[in-house]
Amino acid sequence: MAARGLRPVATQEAAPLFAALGDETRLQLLARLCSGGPLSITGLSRTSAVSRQAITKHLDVLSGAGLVRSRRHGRERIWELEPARLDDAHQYLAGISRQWDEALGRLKSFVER
Amino acid sequence: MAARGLRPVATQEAAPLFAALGDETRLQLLARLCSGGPLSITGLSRTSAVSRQAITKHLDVLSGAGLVRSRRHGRERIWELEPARLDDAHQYLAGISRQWDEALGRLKSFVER
DNA sequence: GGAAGGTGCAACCTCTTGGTTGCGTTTCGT
DNA sequence: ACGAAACGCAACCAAGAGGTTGCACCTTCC
Repeated sequence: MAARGLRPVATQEAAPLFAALGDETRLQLLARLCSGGPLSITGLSRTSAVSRQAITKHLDVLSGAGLVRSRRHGRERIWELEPARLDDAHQYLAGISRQWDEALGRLKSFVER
Repeated sequence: MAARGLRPVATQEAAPLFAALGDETRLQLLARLCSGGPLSITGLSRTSAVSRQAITKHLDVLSGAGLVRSRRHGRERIWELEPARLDDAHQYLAGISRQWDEALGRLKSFVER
């Protein structure tokens, strides 16, 4: 439980979050987990161009950022999305956008005076 | 003008966008440009721990992702925020979140039947 | 029990990244 | 005109990221 509620996300924890999102293969993994539901490693690497071990590494990165979670099921490891962290990144960007709009508003009212 | 309106942002162009956001120094630069308004390179590097050239590289990365823009003003180069790209990243995350909620909704209604 | 499927682990390689230093060039101020 | 400020460019370096191959280990299924 790294972040919850309405507490603003700090840049210190937002950076590794965005870094985990900053790879096309990982974004495709997220998209696949998102639309297709939980999947095993082999299931995820079946549609990908890179090897199974590369997929494992990417999943570890996503897991380290708290974006996905895994559980064992027999000889398979099933991965699924962790939507709370997506919201964290979401809120961080929203915070910057809001701050920028406020800055523009202040500038505008300053010019008008 | 890489993205505008309500067109969904593709993973192919979202990845380098998030990659540019995935560094703490760059996030701090954005935050400073956001709250403090347009600033020169030296002005930005004054509060940072790393060298001016490192700041220049980071600004180039942000510029390459379309997140900031610069203009010459005498012997200075002034950098300012480009809020449209922030919205792109914002909308991409919103799209994933929405898709995930829909998937959960489908799963729920399937289980209940 | 034995073969096949699904993972985990480790070594290795290459290219990128973030950072530095050094130096040359343009512009401002006096 | 001349020193100082702001910047651009290039070389260089260490560390990390992304990828691969090879092999061992545990389940599952017949």
